[in-house]
Amino acid sequence: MTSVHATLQRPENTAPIFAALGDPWRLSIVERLGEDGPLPTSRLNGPGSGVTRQGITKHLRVLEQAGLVESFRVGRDRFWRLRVEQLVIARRYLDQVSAEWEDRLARLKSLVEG
Amino acid sequence: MTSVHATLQRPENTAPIFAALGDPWRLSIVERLGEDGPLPTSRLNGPGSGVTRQGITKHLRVLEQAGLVESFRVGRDRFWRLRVEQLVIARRYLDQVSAEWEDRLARLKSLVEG
DNA sequence: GTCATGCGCAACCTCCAGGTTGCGTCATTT
DNA sequence: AAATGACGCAACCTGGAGGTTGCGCATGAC
Repeated sequence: MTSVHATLQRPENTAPIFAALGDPWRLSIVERLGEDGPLPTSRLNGPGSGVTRQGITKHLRVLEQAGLVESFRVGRDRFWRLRVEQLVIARRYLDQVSAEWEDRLARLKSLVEG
Repeated sequence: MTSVHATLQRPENTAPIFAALGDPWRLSIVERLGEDGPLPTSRLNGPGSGVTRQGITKHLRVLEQAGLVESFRVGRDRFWRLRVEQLVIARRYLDQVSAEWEDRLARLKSLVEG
């Protein structure tokens, strides 16, 4: 058991994160939160976004459920902040799957080439 | 425009990849394909999986649509192989969002600390 | 005090993702 | 040539995701 392959998360735990990232709007929310730091719900919706405030709120809840964002209230605003830890977990998962496959490819190749 | 932030993909293009990874079964398929190389549909389903062959097939189509797997036929078997390139795109995207946020955090901090 | 803003909650609607069954086809085995 | 195994295609069913509207409640602005 090498250190590289040791801590591969189980799909059941990781899938929800990807699922949450799997919607264009949610992903763009994550992106905006990454660029412009904590933002209130109102500034994440705005006209031209094409979705209602409640629509955005629902998406935010999904992201929150997946642990990708967290919120705090200031006055009548609810601010949303990115939780990078979860992003890192997802990233690491992809890293490991890629690594396994690269390893396997190398092994297969050396098997063929003798 | 630094090299780190230059090539952030648009959410509309990246979201489908995450969406495809967002189902536990599909994710476990990706995982298995990473470990055990190209596999025929039949070996991806098997009893105890709890899903029909057609169920698996549908999932494979979704993954294929997202560019995450590709297939080739050998006799009556259809083999499926992982396409790491797409995994890398997803990984890179997460990298960049994380990086932006870390940057922003640092900037905010230095702003506060003067 | 009054008005406007930003949210939270709940009901509702619609559509498609995820799963199934059934049947036909082609390749393999014996 | 008969039987079996792996697929592809199509129809079908169902729950929940994604979106809306409507209303009530604080908080902040004037």
